[in-house]
Amino acid sequence: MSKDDKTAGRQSFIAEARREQIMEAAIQTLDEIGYVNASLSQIAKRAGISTALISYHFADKGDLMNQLLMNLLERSTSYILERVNRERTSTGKLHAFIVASLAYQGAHPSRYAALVEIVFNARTPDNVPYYKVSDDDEDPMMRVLLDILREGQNNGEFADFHLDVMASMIQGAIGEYMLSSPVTRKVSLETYSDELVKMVTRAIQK
Amino acid sequence: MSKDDKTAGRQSFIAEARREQIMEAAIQTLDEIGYVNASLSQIAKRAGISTALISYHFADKGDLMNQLLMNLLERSTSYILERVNRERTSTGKLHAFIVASLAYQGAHPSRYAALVEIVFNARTPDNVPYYKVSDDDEDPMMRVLLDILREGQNNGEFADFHLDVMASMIQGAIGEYMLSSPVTRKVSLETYSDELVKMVTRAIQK
DNA sequence: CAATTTTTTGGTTGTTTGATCAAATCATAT
DNA sequence: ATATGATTTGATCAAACAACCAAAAAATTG
Repeated sequence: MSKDDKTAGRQSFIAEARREQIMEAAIQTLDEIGYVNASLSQIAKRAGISTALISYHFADKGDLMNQLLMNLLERSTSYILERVNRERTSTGKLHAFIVASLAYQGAHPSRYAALVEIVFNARTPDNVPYYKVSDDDEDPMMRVLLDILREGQNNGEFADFHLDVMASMIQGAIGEYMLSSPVTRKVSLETYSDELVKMVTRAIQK
Repeated sequence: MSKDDKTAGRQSFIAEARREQIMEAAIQTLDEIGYVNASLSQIAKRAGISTALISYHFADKGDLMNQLLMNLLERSTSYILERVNRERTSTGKLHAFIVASLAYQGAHPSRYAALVEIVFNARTPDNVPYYKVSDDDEDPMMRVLLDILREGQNNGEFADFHLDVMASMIQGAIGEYMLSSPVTRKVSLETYSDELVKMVTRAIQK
């Protein structure tokens, strides 16, 4: 109501809606034809708007991809974190992490496809690919996982394995499922999720 | 000596040399500026030749990338398979598989970077990304790994875990190391290799 | 309802792309 | 040395690209 409300959210209502529509169309485009072919006109076509409108709402193509990447990371991170934080034991948290990660990816395959396309294609101005950049800050999932594992070792729930290697193995196993279609075809998400939890449970046991 | 020898190898000597030079330049280009920016002129520049010469030796850009991908897969596969086949026990083969995979990747980071760039960007004519295509035929590493694990279970060396999930976990852990720079920075290849072998040894134990 | 700001479009810009061509060079064999 | 075929180049092509702009349209304000 107050005068400030107009610009309080830093964005007008309609501008924010348009930005989200464009990002949604970008997800669809990346999923369908990949980063290389995902031109502004292809995204605009899927959104039913002109290409210039994308340029109006985003500085350039890289800006659009960056914002979309952040958006995708935030949504998946908050979903997973919410489930993890419901648990009290380290074992419970670890199980929740694995199950939630796989469940979210499985529920939104096109979002995951878009995420992969961006991470493996976008580069910093000095040509460093995103998948090589990640500070701990940029890869919040790995940080969460490491915290769970460390906590479990400190409170005596877990055995004395190598933290980083165990974390990579778990993250790798999660990522591998969505990326590799032979596995996806052979094993259902539920089976994979259950079996991975079993396996990890065994691996962390004292 | 015979008349046939000229064309017996399917390729003239000089043509084969040129093709390898172009593929080597393509590796360097993919590593430096990524698939998106790897135009024919960028590859030609690094090879010190004209772009038309690439078109002369390869049908089109996709052909070049396909042949390079096969070349990269063959080289890494034969290296790893050779080490695996030296071993007689399933445990020995599994260890050799892990150590050789990491060692080869670590010894040829630019080749691995090029492989990743192609796999995550190249698409079939009907826009299916390569990393989703792979039949068992197209992913020989996964087939080898599964065979080792199955054999180990059949001859009683390994416990009774889920084959596909265990294989994904191992493959994921191997792939994760080269892809994630935080881990690469924190843990040396030797340490990672040793710890992963330990961890997997524990996971497959009866 | 008139003035003003935000939003949207169509059209234009200059660049870069992959591919093709005829012509030039090179190697080889006769 | 010359004829033949393989190799290489520079020039050129249309197509696609991201970015830009002036003007139209829509929404918001006074």
